[in-house]
Amino acid sequence: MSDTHVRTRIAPSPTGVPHIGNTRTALYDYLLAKKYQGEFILRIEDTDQDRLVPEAVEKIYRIQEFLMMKPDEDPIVGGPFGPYVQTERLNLYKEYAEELVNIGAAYYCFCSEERLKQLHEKDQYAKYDRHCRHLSTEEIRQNMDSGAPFVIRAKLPETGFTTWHDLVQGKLSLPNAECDDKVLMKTNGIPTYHLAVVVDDHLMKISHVLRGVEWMMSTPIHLFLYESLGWEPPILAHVPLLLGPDKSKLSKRHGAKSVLEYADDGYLPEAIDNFLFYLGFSYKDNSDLLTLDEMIQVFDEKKIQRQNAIFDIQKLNYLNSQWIKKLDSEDLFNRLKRFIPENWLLEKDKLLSIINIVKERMFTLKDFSPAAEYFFSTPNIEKQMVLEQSAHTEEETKKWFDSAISVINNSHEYTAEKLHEEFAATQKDSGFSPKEAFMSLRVAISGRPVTPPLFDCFVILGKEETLKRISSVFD
RNA sequence: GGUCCCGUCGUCUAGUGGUCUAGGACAUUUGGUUCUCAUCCAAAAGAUCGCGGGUUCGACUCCCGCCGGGAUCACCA
Repeated sequence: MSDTHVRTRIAPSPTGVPHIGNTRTALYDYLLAKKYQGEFILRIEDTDQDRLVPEAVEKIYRIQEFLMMKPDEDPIVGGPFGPYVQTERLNLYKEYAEELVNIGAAYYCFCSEERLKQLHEKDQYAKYDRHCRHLSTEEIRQNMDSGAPFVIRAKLPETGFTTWHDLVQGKLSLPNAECDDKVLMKTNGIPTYHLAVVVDDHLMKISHVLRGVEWMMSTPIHLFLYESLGWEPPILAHVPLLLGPDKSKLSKRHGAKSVLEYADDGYLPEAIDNFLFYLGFSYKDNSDLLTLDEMIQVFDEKKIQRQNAIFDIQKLNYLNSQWIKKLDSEDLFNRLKRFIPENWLLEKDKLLSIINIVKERMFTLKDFSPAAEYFFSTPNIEKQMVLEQSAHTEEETKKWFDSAISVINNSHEYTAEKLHEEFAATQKDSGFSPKEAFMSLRVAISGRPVTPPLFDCFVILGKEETLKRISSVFD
């Protein structure tokens, strides 16, 4: 394998936005190419013009960009084997389809949709009955002359087995009799997937085809085409599926999201890449934070799992929280921009300090805003809540607050460390336990019982604002 | 239904005949640190290795059967 130049591709069809399962396959394609200093290619398979979704192509690009897995060749950047959009390669497919007919590996079929439908009504699992497989040249000519619409079908062997070594699945052997004489070229002159992939993968010099297991059963068709055309087939690897929590195939039904939606939910591309990597692959204890480059180093296509993996959001959450902690505050600041109110951005220094103390409490980027709110707007503080925390009478609590105010006023150095020291001393003589003393103040400045360490909050709020909030409780 | 793939803690997995009374991670629970939460540290609980037969001195590891799950059977990809 080391002597063949590695080129992998993803070939999404723009009939929808690829969901996270498809994206994992893309990750493995990317890693495989990069591991061998090869190219990673993106080809748009838009041969199904009826189901085309206009927005899909744009989103496919955005997913790859977001995950930092930009293709080396694609419709936008181009490349030596373009075009990279199948509907722009129609003449190519036509040429090979005709060649296949000429060499007897494919045939014209004039069966009406009506007839095919009847076949299926009789038996939902019926294969094409090969009605047109043995049409005489005369019959074909007649049909052609009458202008009858036709398709081109593959003339698959009716007996024997197709065997190949699958990089993930191992040795695979499928009976040819199970295969249908699949349509290669549709009536509208557009090829089906089966013809288009084979032609494109060959012309684009794809060395490894890594794709979902849903393609496994139709691989004999593809291999038959390679052989008929006298082409060397690529190395095949069928990677397992991603399952929903109920162990059924991940689909829109269980809210299978696209990567773009996870991005909107505040997940980091690093975390998503990392998560996808561990779903079906194992490295150390499956919890190391790995960059894409590190993944390339440790990735081994032969160790891809064969069993389906269940999508577990808790693992994603863990990885995301770890990545958030790992990023420096400036970096986090930039990523947080789209998740916070615009006016917060005006106070960048303040925001950076808040990020510093809030980041270890976040699972997603979305968690920041609610946790930082009270630094930017005066919270609504109920006296009752403060008293609940202080566990003392209003009078006693007010007295404690007064001494807190004087500690702050008399403090020469308004830092968290210094404040902590001074407050600890004052608290000892106050008759309040540390918890009562600090919790009551916490509620007083934030309106909530859970915040980062009190004195860090004091410092970020600033002396003036802190005093204002504390004294306003008993006004 | 035919064909093919898969089957180790809830989840991701390690494990290729004896080192496995099955290891790690996430999640869960508990304890420690602490002004709360989180972090961090420590610990606990959690898997009759899908089931049943073989082969073998010995099987999670090999073979067979069964069961369960999945994929596929379009002029969709």
